[in-house]
Amino acid sequence: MLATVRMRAVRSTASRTRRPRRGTPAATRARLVATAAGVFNRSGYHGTDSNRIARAAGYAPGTFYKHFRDKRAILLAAYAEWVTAEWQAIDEELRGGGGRESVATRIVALVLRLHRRWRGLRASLLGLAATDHSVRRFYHAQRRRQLRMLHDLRTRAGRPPRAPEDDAVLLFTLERVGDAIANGELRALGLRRNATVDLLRDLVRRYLG
Amino acid sequence: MLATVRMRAVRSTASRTRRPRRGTPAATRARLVATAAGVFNRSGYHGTDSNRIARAAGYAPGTFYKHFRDKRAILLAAYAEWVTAEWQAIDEELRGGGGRESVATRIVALVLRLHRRWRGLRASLLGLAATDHSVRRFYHAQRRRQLRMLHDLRTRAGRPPRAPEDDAVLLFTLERVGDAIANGELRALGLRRNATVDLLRDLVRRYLG
Amino acid sequence: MLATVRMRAVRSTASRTRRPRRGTPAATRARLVATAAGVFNRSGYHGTDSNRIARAAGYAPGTFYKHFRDKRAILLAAYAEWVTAEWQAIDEELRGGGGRESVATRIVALVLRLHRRWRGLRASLLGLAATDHSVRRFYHAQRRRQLRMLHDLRTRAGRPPRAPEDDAVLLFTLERVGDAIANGELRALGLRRNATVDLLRDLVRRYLG
Amino acid sequence: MLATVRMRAVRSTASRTRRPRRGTPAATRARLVATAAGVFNRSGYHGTDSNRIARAAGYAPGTFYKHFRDKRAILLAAYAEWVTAEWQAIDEELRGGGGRESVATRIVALVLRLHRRWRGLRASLLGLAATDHSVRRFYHAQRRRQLRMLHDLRTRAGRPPRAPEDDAVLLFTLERVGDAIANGELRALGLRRNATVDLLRDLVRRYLG
DNA sequence: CATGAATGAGCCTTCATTCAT
DNA sequence: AATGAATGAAGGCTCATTCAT
Repeated sequence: MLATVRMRAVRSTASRTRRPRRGTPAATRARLVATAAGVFNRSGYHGTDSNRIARAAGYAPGTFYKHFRDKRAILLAAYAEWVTAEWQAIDEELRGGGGRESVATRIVALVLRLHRRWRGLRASLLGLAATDHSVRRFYHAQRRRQLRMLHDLRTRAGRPPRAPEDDAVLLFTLERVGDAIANGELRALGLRRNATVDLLRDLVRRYLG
Repeated sequence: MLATVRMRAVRSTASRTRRPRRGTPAATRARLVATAAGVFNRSGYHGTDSNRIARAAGYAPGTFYKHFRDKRAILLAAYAEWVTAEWQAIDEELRGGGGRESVATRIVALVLRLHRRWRGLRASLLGLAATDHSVRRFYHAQRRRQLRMLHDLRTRAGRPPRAPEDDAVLLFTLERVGDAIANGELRALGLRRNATVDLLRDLVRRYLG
Repeated sequence: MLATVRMRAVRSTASRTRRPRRGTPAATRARLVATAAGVFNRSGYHGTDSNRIARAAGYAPGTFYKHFRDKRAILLAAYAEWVTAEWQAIDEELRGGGGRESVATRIVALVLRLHRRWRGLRASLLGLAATDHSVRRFYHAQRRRQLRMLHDLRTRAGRPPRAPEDDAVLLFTLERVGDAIANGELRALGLRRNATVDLLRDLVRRYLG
Repeated sequence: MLATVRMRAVRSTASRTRRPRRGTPAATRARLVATAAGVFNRSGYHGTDSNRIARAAGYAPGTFYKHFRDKRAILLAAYAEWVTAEWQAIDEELRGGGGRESVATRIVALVLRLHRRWRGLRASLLGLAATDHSVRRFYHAQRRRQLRMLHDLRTRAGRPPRAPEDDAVLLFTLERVGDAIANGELRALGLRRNATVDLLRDLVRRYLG
């Protein structure tokens, strides 16, 4: 029976590539998340697998599971980072000052850029959220952060708060149209990108003003 | 005991509709599509498999592939039927007449009803569309029909046409907010459903008026 | 993205071996169980895997899971068959008649033969039973059958029933010594097989007489 | 949120004993063996892994392999310690003197106690022994020690030696029934524990007497 | 037209083990 | 002596799809 016993120890030295640079867990994790974000974004959640992500990040399959409970977990992590990045960018953009006019312009530009860049990742998350309760909860938590942020934005602009339903509808519209542009949906429908962007800009301007 | 072990092989009779042996191909196809629509809607595209759909419709796995090239094809068919039904309903609703006021009210109600009913199916299609070109093309074609329809609606209301970008943004907003309500996203964000629906209604009213 | 989509349909015809003879589910199942019994017996539960069992039985991995919920299930099935076979053999042996003397002789011979033949299978089941509740329950159920059988045996021999604890201790002794002989434990301890078998025979004779 | 996702990487401090950095090799080894005994006993050989054992003992995975060639080695070490403890206990118990009557009583009690306490560990070893030659050899060596000991016991009681096959059958019976009691097998079969223990006691008494 | 047994690539995950620090 | 990040072969299981009947 010894023969049946795993031969793991007996791998020929020749077939053993050099052991990759070890790093801090945080760095490894970060590399995995960044890689996963890209891969999910490109191929979708169901279009890759954890082994592929690990390899793409320069690690073996096992390493993946040292850092994430499962495939779902890394999607959430990647999305969380995306949202964080998005808000940071918007925050910085807005801190940069500028007239009311340009704030709206820049917000819309930013939202569009981020939606274009991460449309696959967003779609993956939404796809999972449709059937997975915990993903949905996670997603809602992210959106709450967005709502708060939008609310602060208006306050900072010196305007009185609006009904949260107003904020939400604006957010949904921005998001959906942002996706449509990122998707090529606009082009497919024969619509002009600029005209659509102008509409969004008006919406935001009206909201802030 | 052996019986217990075999349970896997025994299909639960309950989940199987009456076996409709040797109907017309069209009837078989229709039954499969209807079943698939329900199953995708409940469990998502990646949450079922073609065998399950076939069985749920009362057929064997092979029958499925006699009628559809692959799993994707039946999703498209199911979605097409959904959209068809949606437009038929809206059409009938509008033909029913009534003041301008109630048209907006009814359109919004209709959209919400359909989004709630088919949110899983929609999510499945969108999920696939994100990574699959041909699904995306299909989806865009459906939306073109919607745009045309919206345009007709305004014409019929005796108003001059608007920029198609306007129409599209309205459509996207309706859709996204409709999803949000269907999703429970609104509730999760602590927003009032009625207030949100009112906003939508205003949007449509303004559009038609 | 279509490129990323599974290429299952695109396997080259060349690499496709002819589809194996299909049979009735019962026959397939029986072949799997028989094969698994042998493989577990030889290599132990943790010494094989479901793919190997399937292949050894002449099937693909998927076929295994059409018939058994998981690897554990087929072990239970195999064991159940073993026990059934054991009792059938003993039953036939006893029906064969013969003096009291030879009944004891034949029972012991039978038990030894079966223990030798299936010692690996028994060990596998016991190993799992140690940590798996449901396996343990299954195992106990089998033993209840054995106890009933032993009890019947004595009744049929025209003797009044004994305390069930007596029956159980006899059973345990037969089993453990049977294993020891099958194991080569006796040889390893420098004990004489014949002398040990005689002791067992005495035990059974005393029990029946 | 990110914190939630990382939970995997965070070892539960609770399940880790104080970290004993840089003790003597012997102390480290002893701690590992003691921990492994407990863990194997609770979860079975295939129910844990070497990393878990190392962590539970307060060490890193690498430390494990500094002290043991592989996972099997520590099981053997743990079992050897168990057997050693068993015999020491029995030896002391018997040296305590007392009438013939109470010797049998105490031996049986002792065997039962030890079987109950270490049933998982025993099961693990037996499971491995079934397929692994070297484990089997190790196991046989342990049993030889037991036989010698039993033999001495009778001599010390002033009785002439018996055939070693007799000793062995007694040992096997004690062992198997001890396991059955420890297992809950008796309870599962609806047998009375006390009556069974009495039978064992009679066996030992008869043996010594 | 319909069946359903069978397929098998491939995904997710584990864990015994190594080695640079 | 001890660490712990990293490994990667392998195992359990699924499911889209086929084809002989």
